[in-house]
Amino acid sequence: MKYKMGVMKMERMTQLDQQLCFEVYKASSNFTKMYARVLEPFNLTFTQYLVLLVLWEEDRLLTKDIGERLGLGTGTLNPIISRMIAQGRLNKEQSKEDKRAYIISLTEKAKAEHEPIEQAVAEKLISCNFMDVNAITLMKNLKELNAFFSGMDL
Amino acid sequence: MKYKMGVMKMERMTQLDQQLCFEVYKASSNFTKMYARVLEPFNLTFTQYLVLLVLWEEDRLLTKDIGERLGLGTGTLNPIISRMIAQGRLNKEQSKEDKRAYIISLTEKAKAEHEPIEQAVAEKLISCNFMDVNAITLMKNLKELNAFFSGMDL
DNA sequence: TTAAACTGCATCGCGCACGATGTAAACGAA
DNA sequence: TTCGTTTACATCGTGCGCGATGCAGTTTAA
Repeated sequence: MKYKMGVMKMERMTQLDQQLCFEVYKASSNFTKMYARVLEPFNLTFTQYLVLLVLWEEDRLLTKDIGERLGLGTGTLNPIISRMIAQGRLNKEQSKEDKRAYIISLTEKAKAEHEPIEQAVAEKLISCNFMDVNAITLMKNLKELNAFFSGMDL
Repeated sequence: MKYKMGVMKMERMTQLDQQLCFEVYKASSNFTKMYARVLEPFNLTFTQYLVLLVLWEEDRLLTKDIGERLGLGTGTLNPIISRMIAQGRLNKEQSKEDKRAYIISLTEKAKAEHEPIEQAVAEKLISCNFMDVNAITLMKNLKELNAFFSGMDL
């Protein structure tokens, strides 16, 4: 089901996109809030949790790599990493191959937190029947949307 | 298509929700960036644009009403409104019925901007073939998700 | 080889976004 | 009426999120 311009009136499209951008905006804020509550006992923000997700998947990444995977620039990521180092969750060492680059790695503390944190998140989702929403279809459509965005350089 | 706990393994669910929250996060950031570029010539941020959308729909609202419609608290909304007053886009007057409340209204400048701004947004969407994404289904699912969020008080 | 372009990171300033706290006004029950 | 509670805003501190700028290290091309 694709819509070509000319088939849909501009007015109708404008209304749709307004609603869509607003629903996405609210969904994101809702997710952030829900995760914030779950993560608060661990002294973690949502974005810090995203950094951990990336590193739990693959440890010892360059700052640049983390930024690419999360879609964050250095101006955002650097303060986050600094705080997480201060929390004793991350290590930072200069790369020998490229002295400009820094390797970010998990501390033992952060590795040990992996299971408890995932457990807490999962319990939260179960407790509020999160899967009553049609998560599969939603995610499929969101991926399509994000693929679209990544394909435009404007 | 609903999923009951027990049907889906916890591990699988945790993975799904991780991906989902991340896709929503990226979609929101992508929208914000796209709108930021379109709105920049008007000296408007995305959130300020959302405030205008609400007031174009219904002028002369209380701060509280705008906050409810956007899901924003006073700590977020107040600075935004202040900036928009400084920009000459909004007026603020004390309500006579309730001296605690303030009525926010559009200036003539902000009213006059309605058409040009919508035009700019629409042109952008057309120019990048935005409607190639399955926007209708996506929005339907997002509304379902947001309704779910609004129904839980945790 | 050396100058120019590029890359990875640090820093800054602005604008949200949110919870916490404070204040004045309105309201409700005793 | 009066006092406690609730409500509408204001203010503050923290943490993103982003573009812009600066710099050191790397790569490239002449």
